[in-house]
Amino acid sequence: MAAAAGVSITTVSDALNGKGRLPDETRTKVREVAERLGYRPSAAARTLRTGRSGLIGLTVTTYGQEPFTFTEFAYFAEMARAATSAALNRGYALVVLPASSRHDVWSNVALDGTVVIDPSDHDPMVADLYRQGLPVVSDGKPGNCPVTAWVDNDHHAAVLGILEHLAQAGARRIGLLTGTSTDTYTRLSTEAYLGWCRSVGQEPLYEAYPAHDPCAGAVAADRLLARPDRPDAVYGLFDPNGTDLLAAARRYHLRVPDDLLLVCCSESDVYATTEPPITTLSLKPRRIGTTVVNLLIDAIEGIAPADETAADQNGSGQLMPTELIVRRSSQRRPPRTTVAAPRPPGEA
Amino acid sequence: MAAAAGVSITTVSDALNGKGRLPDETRTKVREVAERLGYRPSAAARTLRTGRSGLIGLTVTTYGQEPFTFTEFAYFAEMARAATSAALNRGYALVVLPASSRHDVWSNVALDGTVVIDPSDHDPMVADLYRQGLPVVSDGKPGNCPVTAWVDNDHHAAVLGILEHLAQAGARRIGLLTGTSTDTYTRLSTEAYLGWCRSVGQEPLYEAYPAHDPCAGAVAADRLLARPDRPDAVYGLFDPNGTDLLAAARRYHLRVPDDLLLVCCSESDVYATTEPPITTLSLKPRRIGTTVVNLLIDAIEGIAPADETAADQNGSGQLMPTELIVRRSSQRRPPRTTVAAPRPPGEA
DNA sequence: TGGTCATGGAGAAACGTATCTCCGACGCTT
DNA sequence: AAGCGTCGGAGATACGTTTCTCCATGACCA
Repeated sequence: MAAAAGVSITTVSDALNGKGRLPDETRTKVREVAERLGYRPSAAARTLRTGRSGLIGLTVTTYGQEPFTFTEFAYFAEMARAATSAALNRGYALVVLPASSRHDVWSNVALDGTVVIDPSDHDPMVADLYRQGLPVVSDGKPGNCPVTAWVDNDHHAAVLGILEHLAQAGARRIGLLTGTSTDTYTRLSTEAYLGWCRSVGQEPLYEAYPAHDPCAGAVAADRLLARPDRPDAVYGLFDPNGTDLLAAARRYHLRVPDDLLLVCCSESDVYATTEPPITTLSLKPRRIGTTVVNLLIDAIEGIAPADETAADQNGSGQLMPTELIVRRSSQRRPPRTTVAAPRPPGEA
Repeated sequence: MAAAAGVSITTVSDALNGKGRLPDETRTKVREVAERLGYRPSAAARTLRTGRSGLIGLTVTTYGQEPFTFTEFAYFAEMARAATSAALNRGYALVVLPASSRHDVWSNVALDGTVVIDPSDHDPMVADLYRQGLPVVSDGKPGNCPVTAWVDNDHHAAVLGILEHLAQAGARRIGLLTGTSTDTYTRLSTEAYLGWCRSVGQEPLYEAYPAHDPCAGAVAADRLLARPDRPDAVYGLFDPNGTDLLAAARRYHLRVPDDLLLVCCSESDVYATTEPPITTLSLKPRRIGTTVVNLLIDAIEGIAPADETAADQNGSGQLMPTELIVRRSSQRRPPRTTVAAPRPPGEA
């Protein structure tokens, strides 16, 4: 390439990168030759030289061989899409990597930083990454592992909001469908529920199950409604809980919302068309994905976070709001449906 | 690292990669020191030296700033997930890149090959990649651009199958909701429909709209049912067509399936719970994603495809079956629903 | 005793870029 | 005429691997 243009390697590099002191004449000539030859600078060499690959990792704890979990598929898909976009907007590309099997693929990819979704307490992978000096930003407040920064929903406020909403709709005994794992989401949500129960003097009514097992969810939903002290309203922490609870309610001849109020946390729009439509809590994964990636890239590029003078032990955190999408399943007085009244079929 | 272990660089490389002739003793010693130091070989340097990055790109033509289209979101999400898994299973990582803006991110990433979803005719990006000697495998039979290999559904057979299915359910005038773009999927499907119309002597009844515009779809669905020669069955090529057609049918007081049979192509499971549930054609994106990635990696690693001696102009192609998920919307005699008959509520 | 061979490991080149240093040439000032 | 500043660009080095070549050491055999 340098030879073809009749100049030195230095000149080529300077011309293409807009550096050095070169007359525009030389610059354009070099670029023209490069174009003609279809020359592309080697990304690998640049990475080796500069120490920057322009690649960031996205990883999530998994419970199988799939690179992401099923229970949160809609959440993850939206979040990953937003993260990919945000990265591209700033000139980075995003690689999805499995949290397990650290040594296979991870060593083969040069990463400038990593986004970790839902790290577990004392996550060994996060610690490992952090030890290597790589910026790590987590989606979900980290339990006990050091991260550069983190973003999370305000789960406490979200759960309290839902419980208030259900109470106002007439619920007297609100139940919870929760998980057995120790991630932040499950933990904070459950704690908020228990705290609320204490404050209003209701005895807790909940069932916990391993969230990664789709069948266990259906069983737990059934168990919750089969209790002698059956709740008259239920909040389900995981996406499939809505349909599971609806099916269980049908088995016990509970009308929703008349006999049972229902809310679940989900990003899926199927709940807009179920019978009845189910109120859902959206964690706004798009905003989370965008924020997380931007924080990560700020850290990579050495832009100090402006909001805090000194990061605390777990880096600086940021709480994002959630959104409650109220539908019929959580309203005792359903709003008049907008479906048109049946009229006689008109021909053509 | 080499100094810390008291051996040469060569020995370190050999020990870690399992090459060269070294006694197990030396090997384990080097590995132990590496472990203690937290040493990781530089992926950038390895890539530079070997010419392999272990990275493959996944790109899809977009109609906005988002890295993937909305109309096919469920398809894309599933396909991308399968592709990511398949890549990881073979030690590769997958990077999602936008089809537009060739020069920003693309130059910064060292790719071993690329998967292209739905390349357009004479796709300049595909041609560019191919010119650089990078293997390119496309999802969707390429129109006129050179690719290493391609995978596609048998759209012809799929459409014919649906039309037969509808005809057997009693349809006399089958309409089509199609797109205006020139991608293979739209083109082949429409051609199959027109051919079928000719063969059975039905006049074609279709509306075409720009598939990337979600509103245009609803309008086109309405237009199709507003025609004087209104069809008594419709097949919609794109995911949102099902709900759009259902809404339009409601406006014209057409009962589904009694007055109007409905089928659409979709990967979304919302159509299992609509009223009535809608028959869908699944393109089996998971299998496509897996196959595409495996073909690409075969090409990267120089594994010749076994099925064909010499690749034709557009590389070797492979047709994958689709799956018709029959639901109430396309059956005049609906099967008895499997919902359990109501039983009296049993207490606890 | 000299030659051959296997073993264990070191040396050095090359991958392609970015960047620091330096050099020649030219114009200008004193 | 000598010195100085600027412009345009070349040289050289380092980034950290992989891999090819080659060397030293013994052991074994004729």
